[in-house]
Amino acid sequence: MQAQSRLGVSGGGSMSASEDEHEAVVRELTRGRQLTARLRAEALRALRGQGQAEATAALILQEVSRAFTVCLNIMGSPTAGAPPPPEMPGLGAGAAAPSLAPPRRDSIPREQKVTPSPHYDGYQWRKYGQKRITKTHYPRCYYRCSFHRERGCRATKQVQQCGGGDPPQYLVMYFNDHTCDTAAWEPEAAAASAAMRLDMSGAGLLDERGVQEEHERQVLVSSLACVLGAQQQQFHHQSPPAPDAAGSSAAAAAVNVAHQAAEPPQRARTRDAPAPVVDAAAGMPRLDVDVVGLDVMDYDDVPGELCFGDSYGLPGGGDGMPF
DNA sequence: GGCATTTGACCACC
DNA sequence: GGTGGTCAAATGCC
Repeated sequence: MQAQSRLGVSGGGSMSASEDEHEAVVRELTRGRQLTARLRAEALRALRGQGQAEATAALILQEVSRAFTVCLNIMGSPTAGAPPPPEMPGLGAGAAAPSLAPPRRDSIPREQKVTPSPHYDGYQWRKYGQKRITKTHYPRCYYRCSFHRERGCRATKQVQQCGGGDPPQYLVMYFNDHTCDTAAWEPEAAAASAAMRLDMSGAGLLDERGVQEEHERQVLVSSLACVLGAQQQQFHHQSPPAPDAAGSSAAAAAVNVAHQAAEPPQRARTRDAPAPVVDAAAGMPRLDVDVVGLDVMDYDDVPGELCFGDSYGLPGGGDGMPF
């Protein structure tokens, strides 16, 4: 029961593939709307009293939420008009999972998502196995961080195609945290970092859920920062900003926070994990990457618009990253 | 030759 | 015993 609700699997295995995909899409849309609501709350709290930035964030996020609701209506979801469901405990960016077997005790993903570009997440992975999973159409691929040996990084991920659509959707599940994610990595630093995390957990400062909530909060802030950053860029193109413009400073601050929170470490380019695209003109990374479940796309061609649609196979997106 | 991927085997969990 | 996760030898690519 717990496994079914946690992984979003219907009982009995009698559901057809198309129904399963439909359910997965509805679930993703519902979660998108739910995350948007949370992002809106965070944004309004962070930008309280900051005039134009606050109004802009509220307007954009309201439109995003409305778009999710419209899509849910189109999909015929019974929950389209209902408020978002409460968050599943112990799960990050939730998504449908095609696996029908109950999960093992030690196989609880710290995060999972559905994306058409499962490899482009800013980290460098090395495949170490592939397995056919019973009652599923597609095999599951197992990846671990390329720095597993070199730095003892325990991060792993599993990728499984969960829909044969165009583009195909992949369920990506992440396990363990990266301990290699410092630009100038040193074993002592990693050990100290791990020790500090243990310390904080032991002292009750950051329990597991607290860490996750903080992580999700950073994701929300980074998404907001990307939106505001794009808005700010567009604003700059149209008219030079006033030096004391509250919106500009708020956006800049948010962008700074986001870059600290969301920017992946610099790594060597590989086939699986290309280096982050950098907009030379702006001197800032162009985030084609869906950062932990929220897709924020390249705004250059559609300034001021949100491009959440791509990861969900909706019109208006396209990251051009073939699998 | 070095590195990443593939794939069958092994092992642990349920 | 069935299933899923990992290991490690074999293979392929650059």
